[in-house]
Amino acid sequence: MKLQQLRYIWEVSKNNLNVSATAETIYTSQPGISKQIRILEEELGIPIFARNGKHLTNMTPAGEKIIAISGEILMQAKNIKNIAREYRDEGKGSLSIATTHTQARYALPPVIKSFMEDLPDVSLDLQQGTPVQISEMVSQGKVDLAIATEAIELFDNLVMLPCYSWDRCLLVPKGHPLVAVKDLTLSDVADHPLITYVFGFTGRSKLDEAFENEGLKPEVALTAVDADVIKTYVRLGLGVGIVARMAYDEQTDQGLVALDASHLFGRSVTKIGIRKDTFLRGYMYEFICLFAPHLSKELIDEAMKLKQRSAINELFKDIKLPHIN
Amino acid sequence: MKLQQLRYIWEVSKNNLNVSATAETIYTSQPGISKQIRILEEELGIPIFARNGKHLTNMTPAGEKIIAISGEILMQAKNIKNIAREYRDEGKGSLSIATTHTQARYALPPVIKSFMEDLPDVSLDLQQGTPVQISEMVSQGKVDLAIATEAIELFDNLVMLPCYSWDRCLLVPKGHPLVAVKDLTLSDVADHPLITYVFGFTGRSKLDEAFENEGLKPEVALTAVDADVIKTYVRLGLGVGIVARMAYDEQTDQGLVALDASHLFGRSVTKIGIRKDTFLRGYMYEFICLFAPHLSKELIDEAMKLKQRSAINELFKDIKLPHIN
DNA sequence: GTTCATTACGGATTCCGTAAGGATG
DNA sequence: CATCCTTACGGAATCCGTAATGAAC
Repeated sequence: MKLQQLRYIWEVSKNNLNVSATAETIYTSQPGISKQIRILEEELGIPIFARNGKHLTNMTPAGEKIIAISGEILMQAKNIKNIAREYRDEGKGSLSIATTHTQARYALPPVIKSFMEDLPDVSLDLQQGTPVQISEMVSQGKVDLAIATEAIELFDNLVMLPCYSWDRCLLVPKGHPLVAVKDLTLSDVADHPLITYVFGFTGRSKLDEAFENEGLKPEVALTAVDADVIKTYVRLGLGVGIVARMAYDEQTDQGLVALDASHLFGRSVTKIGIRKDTFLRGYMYEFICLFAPHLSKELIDEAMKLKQRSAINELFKDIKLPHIN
Repeated sequence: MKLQQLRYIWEVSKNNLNVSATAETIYTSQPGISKQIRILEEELGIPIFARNGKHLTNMTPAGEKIIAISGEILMQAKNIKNIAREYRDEGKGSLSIATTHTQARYALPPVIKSFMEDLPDVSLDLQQGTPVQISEMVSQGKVDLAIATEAIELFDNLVMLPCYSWDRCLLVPKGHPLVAVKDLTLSDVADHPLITYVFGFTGRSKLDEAFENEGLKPEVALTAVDADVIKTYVRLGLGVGIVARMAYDEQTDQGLVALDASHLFGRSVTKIGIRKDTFLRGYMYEFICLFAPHLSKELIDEAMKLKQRSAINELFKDIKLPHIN
């Protein structure tokens, strides 16, 4: 049994059981992969993949388990390399972060700026995607950290570190009737067409919840993944925008008015997601602490050690999160 | 990075950093190991072992971490093989158990008898040792299961499954003055020299505790690892034996009298210890269930999943253990 | 007929053993 | 000087690429 072989079956399973495609993505030859898989199956004495003639159609039950374990082994092998790198050239390395547009555009810039000043030898790699995509990336070990408000909890090999809470605001063009309304209620809002994040995005769930609780079914005119896009359509008068408060900037968004909506929708909490079995490089702790200062190395280590979601929640229950406005 | 290399550094670390000795135990050449270790260190860019001239004197800090992870990887590789074997030839295989003399001699025989009848194609391998040795063996993956009353809790990569509780009895030769004593107390016992298990053995801790709680310091005339040895010396009149009740058999121990001591010392609980990251073959579940019928496959799986000792204790707190007399 | 996996084969590399060399205590 | 690790070297095995073959859709 070779690490290569485990890597091959793992990669093939992540590529829809298509060996040719796998060969391309990992820059090797297709027969090479086929061969090694066969050798491994030979050695173990069982098929890992079910074949229909020459096509791989499925994983065998044993194969599924074996591939799952292979994933863990590969992660640990990666950790060994990371440990070596950590001791070899402390402070150098790379940090890949998957996050949503809102975080990348509004929450992260100051953090990344000071991180790059503090640790000029760490190269940063910012990936963007939907919360589910992001969580999947970190769950599969393709990136080091996920930063998102939604979906991290769906993957149970991830540790979830709460970072900060935030509120929503309504965005309307200047002179919009809602500007004059005092003591805004949800039903006031529901009278207008809405423009907001697509489902499964940046706290969208809290929003749906709030309307549903009051039995309101507002018309959602348009959804987008991106606060800047939402603003554009609000400016065109197509509806009332609902975005994170931090996405509004008085300077740059001069045609728009932001109306506080913190009392209408529950607070959302943005979290960092990390695979439980990751070895964290020194600068990763630094990044996390820059982003969420209450997350000390000790606290993070403790959370990483706890394997159960409930225990992690317990750990954080007494910690006061920063609130961003 | 090769699995071989990880195995080599792991084995060397388990052999007092002696490469030559390691080579012997794993049936390969010493230069081969040296070479591969060097290649690995080269690849990682850091030394794993600290050397004084040509001798390995220590692990580097990075090396320690890397070796620890290697151990996990090797275990998982083993699990892959076990999964394959499980699917290839269900019901065949081998089961290695490390246990103490008391278990092997008195508790296990009926279990092993019916196990061998049920699963004739599984070969059994019974190792014997002190509780600490036993726990270490299973902790290092040298055996599948440990069965012991003591020491399993010292290794935190082990899951501990409570199996049954038992009491002690006093063994005295026929006609011994203690036979006539009604309502035996600890201080009655402490008046005589004692013969019992060596420290760290089969519930010895409960015994020490009990005397200490009453401020008694009995003379321990002789300690042994083995109830049969203890009986022999009791027969010679050298003292009062304190052994597990199950070690006394009216038929075979005719020269001896067993006096119930369950009210003098707390009950002890014998447990099975398993490495948390073990893949359990089907017949292993069967064995465990034969030994401790309340341990169903589901219950075992749940316990194996829980990573924290406290959560496991919680799981078993409401389960009534069988009591053996 | 296109896509996809297997088989065949050859060159480069790697692995692992024996034998000799050099450091340590 | 006995123990122990490293270096040197050669044969065997492995790995991986290209090219050809054949099955599936």
